[in-house]
Amino acid sequence: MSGSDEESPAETFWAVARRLRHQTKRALEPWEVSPGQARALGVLLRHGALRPGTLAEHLHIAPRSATEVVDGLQERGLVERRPDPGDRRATLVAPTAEGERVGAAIRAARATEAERFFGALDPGDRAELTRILRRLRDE
Amino acid sequence: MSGSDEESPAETFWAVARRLRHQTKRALEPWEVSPGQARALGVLLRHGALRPGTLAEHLHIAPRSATEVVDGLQERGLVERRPDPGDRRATLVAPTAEGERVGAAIRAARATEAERFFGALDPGDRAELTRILRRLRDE
DNA sequence: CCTCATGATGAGGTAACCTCAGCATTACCC
DNA sequence: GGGTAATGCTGAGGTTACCTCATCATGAGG
Repeated sequence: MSGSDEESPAETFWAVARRLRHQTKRALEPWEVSPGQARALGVLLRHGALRPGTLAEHLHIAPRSATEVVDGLQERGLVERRPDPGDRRATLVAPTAEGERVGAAIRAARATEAERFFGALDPGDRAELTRILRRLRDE
Repeated sequence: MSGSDEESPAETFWAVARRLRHQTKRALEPWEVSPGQARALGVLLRHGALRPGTLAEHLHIAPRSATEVVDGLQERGLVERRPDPGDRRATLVAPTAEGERVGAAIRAARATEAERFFGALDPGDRAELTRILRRLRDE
């Protein structure tokens, strides 16, 4: 039983998404961070300290939801909140040393997993895929 | 502000997924069915009446969750439950006439939307994409 | 027939989002 | 420079789409 309900290109796309999502989740398990938290940590590592609201923009979620993601990361000691020196209403969220360490490890693990996942393709197909996906994204 | 946090092919993939998901959701709005319900209805149209448990397998969700999806569809009058003649423990879930009608309309709308979405690609790229995605899916 | 497996579902939980209201602070305008 | 509006964060509470576990009816095998 089970198997391959397929019809449109979209169906195939979603089947791949499913596989990729599960693999990513598994890759994250050693650190006990959710995919959303990992994404947020990645943004913080790339941009440095950010306000929750700005972080929300980067993650395409509501500002209130960023508060929750930050709560989770803070509980695990991966980020800290400190007052924004330029605006006393605001808070800056910055990775801790541990956050930097874990974030880097996660980035490496994700790269490895993505390599494994997309490694099923020969380099030509892989470049094709990236090119075509970029076009769909930027359409 | 805002914009394009990109790094790996996976990131690009997810950005496309995001766009496609939103578009699909919008395409479904006229019928007030959730994406999950639409998927279930599609399976039922393709396979005919199924037990909730079997439906769950097709959708890759827990059997208990299929019950809920069926509840939702039944409330909207799109499917009905009837006893399985071969096993009195079991229930068969079948599309109603309305379900058939709506399911067909949804399928058509999705095809149109997918056409619009993937139509940004020329036919060659499109075939390439399908071929490569199939490979990733079946890996 | 007695035990164990199976099918559906009630009860209750979780994760990741959301909106809305409230509080503090800042910015604007006359 | 004082009143009003906008901004930034977060508490409260809701939604959605899943999940597990327990229960109850039925079925199947010894």
